Amino acid sequence: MSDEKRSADAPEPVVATRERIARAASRLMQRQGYDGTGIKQISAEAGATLGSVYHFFPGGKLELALEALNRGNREFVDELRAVFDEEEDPAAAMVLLTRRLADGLRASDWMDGCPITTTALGASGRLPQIQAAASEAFVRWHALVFDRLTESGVAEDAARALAHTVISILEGAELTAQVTRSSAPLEAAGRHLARLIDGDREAATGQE
Amino acid sequence: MSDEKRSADAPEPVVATRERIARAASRLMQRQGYDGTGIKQISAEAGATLGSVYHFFPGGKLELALEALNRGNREFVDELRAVFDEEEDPAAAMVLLTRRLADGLRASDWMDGCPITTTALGASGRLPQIQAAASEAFVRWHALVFDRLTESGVAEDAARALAHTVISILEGAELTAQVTRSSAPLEAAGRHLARLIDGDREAATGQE
DNA sequence: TACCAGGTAGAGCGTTCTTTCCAGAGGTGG
DNA sequence: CCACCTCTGGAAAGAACGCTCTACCTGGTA
Repeated sequence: MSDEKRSADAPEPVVATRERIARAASRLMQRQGYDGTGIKQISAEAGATLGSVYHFFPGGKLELALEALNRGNREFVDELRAVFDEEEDPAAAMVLLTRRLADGLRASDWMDGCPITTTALGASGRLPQIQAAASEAFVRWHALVFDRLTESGVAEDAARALAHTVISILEGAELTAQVTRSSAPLEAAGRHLARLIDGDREAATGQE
Repeated sequence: MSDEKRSADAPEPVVATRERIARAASRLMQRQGYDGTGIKQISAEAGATLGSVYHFFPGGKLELALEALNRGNREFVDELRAVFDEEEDPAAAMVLLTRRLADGLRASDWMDGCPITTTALGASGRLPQIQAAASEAFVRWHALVFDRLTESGVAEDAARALAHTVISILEGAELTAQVTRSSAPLEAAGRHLARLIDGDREAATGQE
């Protein structure tokens, strides 16, 4: 709503302060979780001062975390949509996606896993709003996968269950890959996911 | 190395202090992660004093966390072995296991997920010893599943990849179930896991 | 010139954190 | 009866935490 004011004569902050703070919060919480990330650390990483942080996020740490979760949510939605756009076959899309996740993980030296999981796991037991935001993200991803599966011919009941497994296996494989510092889990996940999807598509077309 | 001293005449502490501290650390870190769990909280939960904690765990919080991870590791190894003992068919064993995980999760009001993941995720980036211990656990579980799969007729190459996916899907489904507070991901995981395993067993016996 | 709102700057409050330290309780062997 | 050792109890140090607060800068408007 206020992004177009520094039009030409004051381009100093290449990216606005609020945006820098939100990005730093997202990255830091993705890596260290809610409790492991301090607000001073966020402000330092963002190149902003404490005053700026509380100016833009008066809700404090909780608001920062919710913003980080929303960003992580959108981030993965975009990634999911991208592979579905590039590969019409959902099985092939999953193979592509797992390869991209593996590349991203390795590129960050196994630091950047799922942008939701780390923040959600440690705090969702104590902070219901964080649990709610994380749950919302998973439900959203599930719906996205479910839609794509039914579009490609999987029966609704099968697609609902299969979409759960798609999300579970992606989450689990990324987690396992990150902790063991190996891309093998993600590679296996891609192949097995493709097999499951192809199986349910054949079953649906076969019984029509 | 010094565990057999209280042989018979000093059974006063129904459960020894060191054991109570270790259990409290495990449970708390499983739920809240490394940074979310304080040593004072552990000592209070264990009914021990700070002095006792540092007496038994002079390595401080890190040593407590490593002990918690080792316990979590053994815990899941036992659970895995139990279902493999009860169900000869590995596919059936996975269905049984996912049901048990779902029951345990619901019974704890979605608090007690994987005893490794929460502790590992937030801290493995900063504390290499935690990353190593968590990685060791995952590798151990993979080996256990791999052995059972090859025993039941799956070819080695397929078993290696499939064992990765077994661990990934179990981790991911438990995580997703915990965050969304629904056992649906675990139920779907059990069925799909069984399908994948049966597929690889048929493939192996078919090509012999 | 005067004013004002949006944003920046950081000192400092009260609390909590991990860790260290030492004084004692309780049982055991000489 | 004393020396000894394991374990308990808790005070306190030193640092870090989330958050509040006031002062200041800056660009636009009247």
